[in-house]
Amino acid sequence: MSTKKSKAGERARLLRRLWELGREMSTQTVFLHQAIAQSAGLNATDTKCIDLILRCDKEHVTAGWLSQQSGLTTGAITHILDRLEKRGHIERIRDTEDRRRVFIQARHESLKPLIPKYEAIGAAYMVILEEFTDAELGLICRYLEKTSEVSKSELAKLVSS
Amino acid sequence: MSTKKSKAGERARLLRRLWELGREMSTQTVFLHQAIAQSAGLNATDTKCIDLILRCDKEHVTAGWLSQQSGLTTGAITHILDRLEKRGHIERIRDTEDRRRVFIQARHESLKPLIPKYEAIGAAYMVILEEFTDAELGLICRYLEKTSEVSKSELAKLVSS
DNA sequence: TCTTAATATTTAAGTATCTTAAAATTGCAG
DNA sequence: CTGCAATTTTAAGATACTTAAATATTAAGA
Repeated sequence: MSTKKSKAGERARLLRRLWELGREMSTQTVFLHQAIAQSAGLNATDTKCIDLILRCDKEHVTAGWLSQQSGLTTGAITHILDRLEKRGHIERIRDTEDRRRVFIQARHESLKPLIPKYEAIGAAYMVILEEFTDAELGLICRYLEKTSEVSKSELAKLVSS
Repeated sequence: MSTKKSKAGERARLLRRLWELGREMSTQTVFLHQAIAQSAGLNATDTKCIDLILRCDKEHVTAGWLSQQSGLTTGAITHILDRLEKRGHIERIRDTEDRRRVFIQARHESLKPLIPKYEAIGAAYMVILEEFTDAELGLICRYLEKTSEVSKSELAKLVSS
């Protein structure tokens, strides 16, 4: 099935290459996103927390949820939210039903100036995709979805331990 | 060519989805690798500098080269190298030909204890690949190679500006 | 109802990490 | 051999994160 029409050695070579590429990608991602954030006057942690807030499909984001998702301590999250609130990027809203909790809301107007930076970088990645067929893009989607799942669960493991 | 056998709307949907996934992946990568590094008693920057040193195909890694590749200042690199040297992970070796320069060498024996942590995480990603054919893996390689190129050049742009 | 335990977030203090700017050392060109 | 350029380190200061304790609120049991 997965090895049809090819030698076992070829598959081993592919797997090694993908291991290498995964390593390379993670390193470049870490450094690149540090640099992007800095060029926007923030740091990687802050921008990625903003991303978590924006992409969250839940009704409301809480500080505790951010802590779990990011793997950072709740103390760190409080500082991050302080910084983001001071700049007007987010708002803290006390939950009226459970007054211990704080809901975080992104202030989209305040985040607008950051968008061009990310659009520019994102566009560079989109150019790559032009050379792939729809079927191939679908495959890449599938690969990334799986990868994302693994990342999520591996982080969850580390956080809980 | 790239749209054969499919509607334009389908392609647009795929591209949007890939945009979303790229965003998601970068965020998860940043947080996950921070957590992995911490679980190994280091930080993301240090571990990723180690990776740069290990993966470098050049004859010799220098502090300046690390600064360029990482987007960090030379001052930061000095501190990082201090930390890594203190733990025995690397060695500084003065270039005898140009005594301003310092070559960095990984001390593999000292890094060995870190390997299992990364192998465990890496193995989780490798499981994903089982369900793809060789041809599909080749495609994913191609995608990652291109993506890696873009990451590299985008970081280089930011560093130089 | 009162008390106690649990949950969610913040605060405080300490550590570490990074940046900027200047210094130290070495190389190179005129 | 003089002065400028290149490479790394140092020093000082700002930022960012962790741990542990504190605060505020909810929930549950007697």
